Amino acid sequence: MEKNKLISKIREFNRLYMPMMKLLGNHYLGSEYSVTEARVFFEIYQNEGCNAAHIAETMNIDKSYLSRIISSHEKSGYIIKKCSNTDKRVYDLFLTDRGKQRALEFIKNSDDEIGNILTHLSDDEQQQMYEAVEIVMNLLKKRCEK
Amino acid sequence: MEKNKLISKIREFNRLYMPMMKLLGNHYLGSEYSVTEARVFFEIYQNEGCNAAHIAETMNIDKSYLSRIISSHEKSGYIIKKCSNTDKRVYDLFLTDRGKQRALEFIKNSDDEIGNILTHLSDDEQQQMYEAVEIVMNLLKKRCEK
DNA sequence: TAATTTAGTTGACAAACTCCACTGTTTTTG
DNA sequence: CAAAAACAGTGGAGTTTGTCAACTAAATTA
Repeated sequence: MEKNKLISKIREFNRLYMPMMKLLGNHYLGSEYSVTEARVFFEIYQNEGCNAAHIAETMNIDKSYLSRIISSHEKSGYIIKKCSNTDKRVYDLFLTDRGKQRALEFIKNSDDEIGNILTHLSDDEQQQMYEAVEIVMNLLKKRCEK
Repeated sequence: MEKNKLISKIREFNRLYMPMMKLLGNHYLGSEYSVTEARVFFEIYQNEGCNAAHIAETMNIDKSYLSRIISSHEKSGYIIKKCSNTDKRVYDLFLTDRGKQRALEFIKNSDDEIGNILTHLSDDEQQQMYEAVEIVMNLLKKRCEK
Protein backbone atom coordinates (compact mmCIF):
# COMPACT_ATOMS: atom_id res chain seq x y z
CA MET A 1 0.00 0.00 0.00
CA GLU A 2 2.53 2.54 1.20
CA LYS A 3 5.05 0.85 -0.99
CA ASN A 4 2.99 1.27 -4.14
CA LYS A 5 2.65 4.92 -3.43
CA LEU A 6 6.41 5.17 -3.15
CA ILE A 7 6.95 3.23 -6.35
CA SER A 8 4.72 5.45 -8.39
CA LYS A 9 6.34 8.47 -6.81
CA ILE A 10 9.68 7.23 -8.01
CA ARG A 11 8.41 6.60 -11.52
CA GLU A 12 7.04 10.11 -11.50
CA PHE A 13 10.40 11.36 -10.32
CA ASN A 14 12.17 9.52 -13.11
CA ARG A 15 9.92 11.02 -15.74
CA LEU A 16 10.71 14.48 -14.47
CA TYR A 17 14.34 13.98 -13.65
CA MET A 18 15.81 12.21 -16.64
CA PRO A 19 14.85 14.72 -19.32
CA MET A 20 15.65 17.60 -17.02
CA MET A 21 19.18 16.29 -16.48
CA LYS A 22 19.45 15.52 -20.20
CA LEU A 23 20.24 11.97 -19.30
CA LEU A 24 18.29 10.61 -22.22
CA GLY A 25 19.51 10.47 -25.80
CA ASN A 26 22.69 9.18 -27.31
CA HIS A 27 25.16 11.96 -26.99
CA TYR A 28 26.76 12.74 -23.69
CA LEU A 29 25.66 16.28 -22.87
CA GLY A 30 25.85 17.39 -26.46
CA SER A 31 29.47 16.35 -26.80
CA GLU A 32 30.86 14.52 -29.81
CA TYR A 33 30.85 11.35 -27.71
CA SER A 34 28.15 8.78 -27.44
CA VAL A 35 27.04 8.09 -23.88
CA THR A 36 28.84 4.75 -24.00
CA GLU A 37 32.09 6.26 -25.20
CA ALA A 38 31.93 8.86 -22.46
CA ARG A 39 31.17 6.28 -19.81
CA VAL A 40 34.20 4.22 -20.80
CA PHE A 41 36.20 7.36 -20.35
CA PHE A 42 34.82 7.97 -16.88
CA GLU A 43 35.22 4.37 -15.90
CA ILE A 44 38.95 4.70 -16.45
CA TYR A 45 38.99 8.12 -14.84
CA GLN A 46 37.46 6.76 -11.65
CA ASN A 47 39.46 3.58 -11.72
CA GLU A 48 42.89 4.16 -13.23
CA GLY A 49 44.69 0.99 -14.13
CA CYS A 50 41.56 -1.08 -14.57
CA ASN A 51 41.29 -3.40 -17.54
CA ALA A 52 38.80 -3.93 -20.33
CA ALA A 53 37.23 -7.00 -18.79
CA HIS A 54 36.38 -5.04 -15.69
CA ILE A 55 34.82 -2.22 -17.69
CA ALA A 56 32.85 -4.61 -19.86
CA GLU A 57 31.43 -6.23 -16.76
CA THR A 58 30.53 -3.10 -14.84
CA MET A 59 29.11 -1.36 -17.89
CA ASN A 60 27.52 -4.52 -19.16
CA ILE A 61 28.61 -4.02 -22.75
CA ASP A 62 30.01 -6.32 -25.38
CA LYS A 63 33.75 -6.81 -25.07
CA SER A 64 34.38 -6.51 -28.80
CA TYR A 65 32.58 -3.20 -28.94
CA LEU A 66 34.49 -2.05 -25.91
CA SER A 67 37.76 -3.12 -27.48
CA ARG A 68 37.06 -0.82 -30.42
CA ILE A 69 36.06 2.08 -28.20
CA ILE A 70 39.27 1.71 -26.25
CA SER A 71 41.31 1.61 -29.45
CA SER A 72 39.61 4.72 -30.66
CA HIS A 73 40.21 6.60 -27.40
CA GLU A 74 43.80 5.46 -27.61
CA LYS A 75 44.18 6.76 -31.16
CA SER A 76 42.71 10.06 -30.03
CA GLY A 77 45.46 10.26 -27.45
CA TYR A 78 43.15 10.12 -24.45
CA ILE A 79 44.15 6.81 -22.97
CA ILE A 80 47.13 4.48 -22.92
CA LYS A 81 47.24 0.73 -22.62
CA LYS A 82 50.02 -0.73 -20.56
CA CYS A 83 50.58 -4.43 -20.83
CA SER A 84 50.05 -5.90 -17.38
CA ASN A 85 53.10 -7.22 -15.54
CA THR A 86 51.32 -10.15 -14.07
CA ASP A 87 49.20 -11.26 -17.01
CA LYS A 88 50.31 -10.75 -20.58
CA ARG A 89 46.78 -10.99 -21.94
CA VAL A 90 45.69 -7.96 -19.99
CA TYR A 91 46.14 -4.24 -20.55
CA ASP A 92 46.01 -1.81 -17.66
CA LEU A 93 44.24 1.33 -18.78
CA PHE A 94 45.19 4.90 -17.93
CA LEU A 95 44.13 8.33 -19.00
CA THR A 96 46.82 10.47 -20.58
CA ASP A 97 47.22 14.04 -19.34
CA ARG A 98 45.12 15.09 -22.27
CA GLY A 99 42.58 12.48 -21.31
CA LYS A 100 42.39 13.78 -17.76
CA GLN A 101 41.92 17.29 -19.05
CA ARG A 102 39.09 16.04 -21.26
CA ALA A 103 37.48 14.32 -18.28
CA LEU A 104 37.55 17.58 -16.37
CA GLU A 105 35.87 19.34 -19.27
CA PHE A 106 33.14 16.73 -19.25
CA ILE A 107 32.65 17.16 -15.55
CA LYS A 108 32.54 20.91 -15.94
CA ASN A 109 29.86 20.62 -18.59
CA SER A 110 27.86 18.33 -16.41
CA ASP A 111 28.22 20.66 -13.44
CA ASP A 112 27.16 23.62 -15.56
CA GLU A 113 24.13 21.72 -16.70
CA ILE A 114 23.19 20.88 -13.13
CA GLY A 115 24.00 24.39 -11.97
CA ASN A 116 21.62 25.71 -14.54
CA ILE A 117 18.81 23.62 -13.14
CA LEU A 118 19.48 24.99 -9.67
CA THR A 119 19.74 28.69 -10.47
CA HIS A 120 16.30 29.51 -9.17
CA LEU A 121 16.83 27.95 -5.75
CA SER A 122 17.48 30.11 -2.73
CA ASP A 123 20.30 29.23 -0.35
CA ASP A 124 17.78 27.72 1.96
CA GLU A 125 16.21 25.64 -0.77
CA GLN A 126 19.61 24.44 -1.89
CA GLN A 127 20.22 23.26 1.63
CA GLN A 128 16.91 21.40 1.64
CA MET A 129 17.72 19.83 -1.70
CA TYR A 130 21.11 18.69 -0.47
CA GLU A 131 19.65 17.04 2.57
CA ALA A 132 16.87 15.36 0.65
CA VAL A 133 19.26 13.98 -1.97
CA GLU A 134 21.48 12.67 0.77
CA ILE A 135 18.59 10.90 2.43
CA VAL A 136 17.59 9.24 -0.82
CA MET A 137 21.15 8.19 -1.57
CA ASN A 138 21.72 6.73 1.86
CA LEU A 139 18.54 4.72 1.67
CA LEU A 140 19.44 3.45 -1.80
CA LYS A 141 22.95 2.59 -0.72
CA LYS A 142 21.76 0.32 2.05
CA ARG A 143 20.79 -2.12 -0.63
CA CYS A 144 24.25 -2.14 -2.13
CA GLU A 145 25.80 -3.10 1.14
CA LYS A 146 24.00 -6.39 1.28
CA MET B 1 30.32 27.46 -2.24
CA GLU B 2 27.24 25.69 -0.90
CA LYS B 3 26.06 25.40 -4.44
CA ASN B 4 29.13 23.54 -5.61
CA LYS B 5 28.66 21.05 -2.82
CA LEU B 6 25.11 20.51 -3.98
CA ILE B 7 26.18 20.12 -7.59
CA SER B 8 28.73 17.46 -6.84
CA LYS B 9 26.23 15.73 -4.61
CA ILE B 10 23.85 15.56 -7.51
CA ARG B 11 26.51 14.20 -9.85
CA GLU B 12 27.25 11.59 -7.24
CA PHE B 13 23.57 10.80 -7.02
CA ASN B 14 23.33 10.40 -10.78
CA ARG B 15 26.23 7.98 -10.86
CA LEU B 16 24.53 5.85 -8.25
CA TYR B 17 20.99 6.21 -9.44
CA MET B 18 21.14 5.63 -13.17
CA PRO B 19 22.72 2.19 -13.15
CA MET B 20 20.65 1.15 -10.17
CA MET B 21 17.44 2.02 -11.99
CA LYS B 22 18.79 0.37 -15.14
CA LEU B 23 18.26 3.62 -16.93
CA LEU B 24 21.40 3.19 -18.98
CA GLY B 25 21.72 0.92 -21.95
CA ASN B 26 19.69 0.55 -25.10
CA HIS B 27 16.82 -1.67 -24.25
CA TYR B 28 13.92 -0.48 -22.19
CA LEU B 29 13.98 -2.66 -19.10
CA GLY B 30 15.00 -5.72 -21.05
CA SER B 31 12.02 -5.49 -23.37
CA GLU B 32 12.23 -6.01 -27.12
CA TYR B 33 11.98 -2.24 -27.49
CA SER B 34 14.77 0.26 -27.69
CA VAL B 35 14.51 3.06 -25.16
CA THR B 36 13.49 5.44 -27.93
CA GLU B 37 10.75 3.17 -29.22
CA ALA B 38 9.40 2.76 -25.71
CA ARG B 39 9.48 6.49 -25.05
CA VAL B 40 7.48 7.20 -28.20
CA PHE B 41 4.96 4.77 -26.85
CA PHE B 42 4.77 6.55 -23.49
CA GLU B 43 4.67 9.95 -25.08
CA ILE B 44 1.43 8.97 -26.80
CA TYR B 45 0.17 7.22 -23.67
CA GLN B 46 0.58 10.37 -21.64
CA ASN B 47 -0.63 12.65 -24.36
CA GLU B 48 -3.29 10.97 -26.48
CA GLY B 49 -4.01 12.73 -29.71
CA CYS B 50 -0.63 14.42 -29.98
CA ASN B 51 1.16 14.49 -33.31
CA ALA B 52 4.58 13.45 -34.55
CA ALA B 53 5.97 16.97 -34.66
CA HIS B 54 5.20 17.38 -30.98
CA ILE B 55 6.89 14.11 -30.06
CA ALA B 56 9.92 14.89 -32.19
CA GLU B 57 10.31 18.18 -30.41
CA THR B 58 9.86 16.97 -26.85
CA MET B 59 12.01 13.89 -27.40
CA ASN B 60 14.46 15.77 -29.53
CA ILE B 61 14.77 13.10 -32.19
CA ASP B 62 14.86 13.16 -35.97
CA LYS B 63 11.43 13.37 -37.54
CA SER B 64 12.13 10.81 -40.24
CA TYR B 65 13.33 8.30 -37.68
CA LEU B 66 10.27 9.03 -35.60
CA SER B 67 8.06 8.59 -38.63
CA ARG B 68 9.44 5.09 -39.07
CA ILE B 69 9.01 4.22 -35.41
CA ILE B 70 5.40 5.37 -35.55
CA SER B 71 4.77 3.30 -38.68
CA SER B 72 6.24 0.29 -36.99
CA HIS B 73 4.13 0.73 -33.86
CA GLU B 74 1.14 1.15 -36.12
CA LYS B 75 1.90 -2.05 -38.00
CA SER B 76 2.25 -3.85 -34.68
CA GLY B 77 -1.27 -2.71 -33.86
CA TYR B 78 -0.28 -0.56 -30.91
CA ILE B 79 -1.17 2.86 -32.22
CA ILE B 80 -3.48 4.43 -34.76
CA LYS B 81 -3.03 7.55 -36.81
CA LYS B 82 -6.09 9.70 -37.38
CA CYS B 83 -5.80 12.40 -39.99
CA SER B 84 -6.36 15.71 -38.24
CA ASN B 85 -9.58 17.56 -39.00
CA THR B 86 -8.00 20.96 -39.00
CA ASP B 87 -4.74 20.26 -40.80
CA LYS B 88 -4.44 17.64 -43.50
CA ARG B 89 -0.68 17.36 -43.05
CA VAL B 90 -1.05 16.18 -39.48
CA TYR B 91 -1.95 12.86 -37.88
CA ASP B 92 -3.36 12.70 -34.38
CA LEU B 93 -1.88 9.71 -32.59
CA PHE B 94 -3.69 7.31 -30.26
CA LEU B 95 -2.92 4.05 -28.54
CA THR B 96 -5.15 1.13 -29.48
CA ASP B 97 -6.59 -0.98 -26.68
CA ARG B 98 -3.76 -3.38 -27.26
CA GLY B 99 -1.35 -0.48 -27.09
CA LYS B 100 -2.75 0.64 -23.75
CA GLN B 101 -2.43 -2.87 -22.44
CA ARG B 102 1.19 -2.93 -23.58
CA ALA B 103 1.82 0.38 -21.82
CA LEU B 104 0.47 -1.09 -18.60
CA GLU B 105 2.81 -4.04 -18.95
CA PHE B 106 5.73 -1.68 -19.35
CA ILE B 107 4.67 0.24 -16.28
CA LYS B 108 4.32 -2.98 -14.34
CA ASN B 109 7.84 -4.03 -15.30
CA SER B 110 9.16 -0.67 -14.29
CA ASP B 111 7.33 -0.86 -10.98
CA ASP B 112 8.68 -4.33 -10.32
CA GLU B 113 12.16 -3.09 -11.02
CA ILE B 114 11.75 -0.22 -8.60
CA GLY B 115 10.04 -2.44 -6.06
CA ASN B 116 13.03 -4.69 -6.15
CA ILE B 117 15.32 -1.86 -5.23
CA LEU B 118 13.14 -1.01 -2.27
CA THR B 119 12.69 -4.46 -0.78
CA HIS B 120 15.17 -3.91 2.01
CA LEU B 121 13.55 -0.71 3.29
CA SER B 122 11.45 -0.77 6.43
CA ASP B 123 8.07 0.95 6.44
CA ASP B 124 9.62 3.85 8.21
CA GLU B 125 12.46 4.13 5.71
CA GLN B 126 9.98 3.97 2.84
CA GLN B 127 8.18 6.90 4.40
CA GLN B 128 11.43 8.85 4.66
CA MET B 129 12.27 8.05 1.05
CA TYR B 130 8.87 9.20 -0.12
CA GLU B 131 9.18 12.49 1.65
CA ALA B 132 12.71 13.10 0.42
CA VAL B 133 11.79 12.35 -3.19
CA GLU B 134 8.86 14.68 -2.91
CA ILE B 135 11.04 17.46 -1.61
CA VAL B 136 13.50 17.05 -4.47
CA MET B 137 10.73 16.96 -7.04
CA ASN B 138 9.03 20.03 -5.71
CA LEU B 139 12.26 21.96 -5.73
CA LEU B 140 13.00 20.85 -9.28
CA LYS B 141 9.52 21.68 -10.45
CA LYS B 142 9.79 25.26 -9.36
CA ARG B 143 12.09 25.77 -12.28
CA CYS B 144 9.58 24.43 -14.78
CA GLU B 145 6.96 26.88 -13.68
CA LYS B 146 8.97 29.86 -14.81
C1' DT C 1 51.04 -31.68 -20.47
C1' DA C 2 46.51 -31.73 -22.35
C1' DA C 3 42.11 -29.54 -21.68
C1' DT C 4 39.72 -25.56 -20.24
C1' DT C 5 39.14 -20.89 -19.26
C1' DT C 6 40.15 -16.09 -19.92
C1' DA C 7 41.52 -11.23 -22.12
C1' DG C 8 41.37 -9.09 -25.92
C1' DT C 9 40.94 -8.63 -31.21
C1' DT C 10 38.79 -9.07 -35.71
C1' DG C 11 35.19 -9.77 -39.40
C1' DA C 12 30.72 -9.73 -40.69
C1' DC C 13 26.53 -8.29 -39.64
C1' DA C 14 22.21 -5.97 -37.57
C1' DA C 15 20.06 -2.25 -35.22
C1' DA C 16 19.71 2.53 -34.23
C1' DC C 17 19.99 6.88 -35.81
C1' DT C 18 20.94 11.00 -39.21
C1' DC C 19 20.80 13.74 -43.32
C1' DC C 20 18.77 15.37 -47.28
C1' DA C 21 15.52 15.72 -50.83
C1' DC C 22 10.75 15.40 -51.71
C1' DT C 23 5.20 15.71 -51.50
C1' DG C 24 1.40 17.92 -50.24
C1' DT C 25 -0.49 21.19 -47.31
C1' DT C 26 -0.95 25.54 -44.61
C1' DT C 27 0.52 30.21 -43.56
C1' DT C 28 2.57 34.45 -44.63
C1' DT C 29 3.31 38.43 -47.20
C1' DG C 30 3.58 41.71 -50.70
C1' DC D 1 -5.20 36.71 -54.20
C1' DA D 2 -0.95 34.73 -55.92
C1' DA D 3 3.68 33.78 -55.00
C1' DA D 4 6.82 32.61 -51.41
C1' DA D 5 7.90 30.65 -47.23
C1' DA D 6 7.13 27.45 -43.65
C1' DC D 7 5.60 23.09 -41.95
C1' DA D 8 4.12 17.86 -41.23
C1' DG D 9 5.32 13.79 -42.55
C1' DT D 10 7.74 10.23 -45.84
C1' DG D 11 11.45 7.73 -48.20
C1' DG D 12 16.29 6.84 -49.84
C1' DA D 13 20.83 6.37 -48.65
C1' DG D 14 24.21 6.74 -45.58
C1' DT D 15 26.80 6.65 -40.77
C1' DT D 16 27.18 5.25 -36.18
C1' DT D 17 26.35 2.13 -32.64
C1' DG D 18 26.10 -2.29 -30.97
C1' DT D 19 26.00 -7.73 -31.47
C1' DC D 20 27.58 -12.36 -32.48
C1' DA D 21 30.76 -15.76 -33.41
C1' DA D 22 35.29 -17.18 -34.52
C1' DC D 23 40.02 -16.55 -33.43
C1' DT D 24 44.95 -15.81 -30.95
C1' DA D 25 47.61 -16.00 -27.21
C1' DA D 26 48.20 -16.45 -22.44
C1' DA D 27 46.85 -18.46 -17.89
C1' DT D 28 44.76 -22.00 -15.11
C1' DT D 29 43.21 -26.57 -13.96
C1' DA D 30 43.43 -31.31 -13.62
